[in-house]
Amino acid sequence: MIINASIDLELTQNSGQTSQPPWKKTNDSYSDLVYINNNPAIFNVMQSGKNIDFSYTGNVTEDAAVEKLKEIYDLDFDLNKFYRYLDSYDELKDMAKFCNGLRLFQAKDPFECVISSICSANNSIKRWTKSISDMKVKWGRNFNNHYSFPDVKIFNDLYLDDEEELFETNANKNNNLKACGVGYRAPYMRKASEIFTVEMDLSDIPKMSYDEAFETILEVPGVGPKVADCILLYGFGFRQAFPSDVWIKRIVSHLYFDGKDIKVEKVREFGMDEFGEYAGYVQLYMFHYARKSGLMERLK
DNA sequence: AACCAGGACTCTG
DNA sequence: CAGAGTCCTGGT
Repeated sequence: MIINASIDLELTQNSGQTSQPPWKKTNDSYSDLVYINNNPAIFNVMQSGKNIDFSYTGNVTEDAAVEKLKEIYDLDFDLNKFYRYLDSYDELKDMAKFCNGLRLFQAKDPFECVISSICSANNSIKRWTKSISDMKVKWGRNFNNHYSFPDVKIFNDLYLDDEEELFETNANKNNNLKACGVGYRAPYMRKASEIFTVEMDLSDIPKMSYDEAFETILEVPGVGPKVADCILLYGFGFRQAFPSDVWIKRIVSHLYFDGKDIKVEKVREFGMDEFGEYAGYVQLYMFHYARKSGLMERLK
C-alpha cells in the first residue's frame, strides 16, 4: 500500500542516525523485523515517487502496522512547514534542497538505540553499523531471516572478549562483544545493560522532561552529552535535542560565529536556544547539507 | 608502516 | 573546574 507522506528512504536509511543500522536492502526495498506488542512482523518499504510503498507480513493489524511505520519514519512530521522555516533564515536557506525528504529514523527498540549510540562514539558510521548488525546475527532472535536486537537479559550475560570467554567456558569463540569490533566500548555496553536490569527503566524516559531525561541517560556508562542527545532524539523523539560533535561545531561556527572556535557545549546550548523544537531536525539537516554541499571538505 | 579520526572518561594542575 | 592524555579499529 502507498503511504502518502513524502520521504527520501535511501537518504534517511543511510543518514547515520544512531537508532539502528540501515535495514536489509534487497533490490530497491528495505526490510527489517519489527515487534508490535511482542508480535513479530517483517516490514518492507520501497520508494514510490515521493512516497513509501509499504507491505508487511506478521500477525498484526494493518492499523497497528501503519502506526508503527509512521513512528519509525516520523511520517507525521510536517516537512514543508519545516522547509518554510529553513527558508526564512539566510544561514539555513540552502539546506532543504540538499536533503529533500530526509526524516528522523526512529528506534524500533530503545535498548538497541542506546547500544548503537554508545557504539557510535569516537567511531565511524560504517564501523558502528557493522558492529550492531553483527550483534543482531549473533544473539538476536531470527524471524524469517531477519534478526532482532538482543534484549537486555541476553546482553547482560555476554562475554567481553576472547579471554573472558575462554575462562568461563570452553564452548564458542568469537562469541563476545569485542569480536564485534567495538573495542574499548565493550565494558561500557555491558555495564549499561546491567544498569537497565537493576536501577534504570528505559520505559520511564518518555515520561520525563527533556532536562530530566538528559541527566538520567548521562548516568549510563559510555554516554556523554553527544550520545545522550542522540539517544533522546533518535530513541525517544525529543526533538529539542541538538546532538553536538566536532562536525556540528565546525558547521555552526562557520555559519553563525565567523569560524571562531567555540566549545561543543556552547554549540549545544546555542542550537537548543536558537532552533527550539526544530533543533533535532536542524542538526540532521546541517550535517547532511555539509556532507553533500562540499562544505565539510572546506571545513577540515 | 606510521599515522589519523572520532567522544567519553580519567587523571592532573 | 579546565585541559591533556588515553582508549580501539579501520582507513589512508
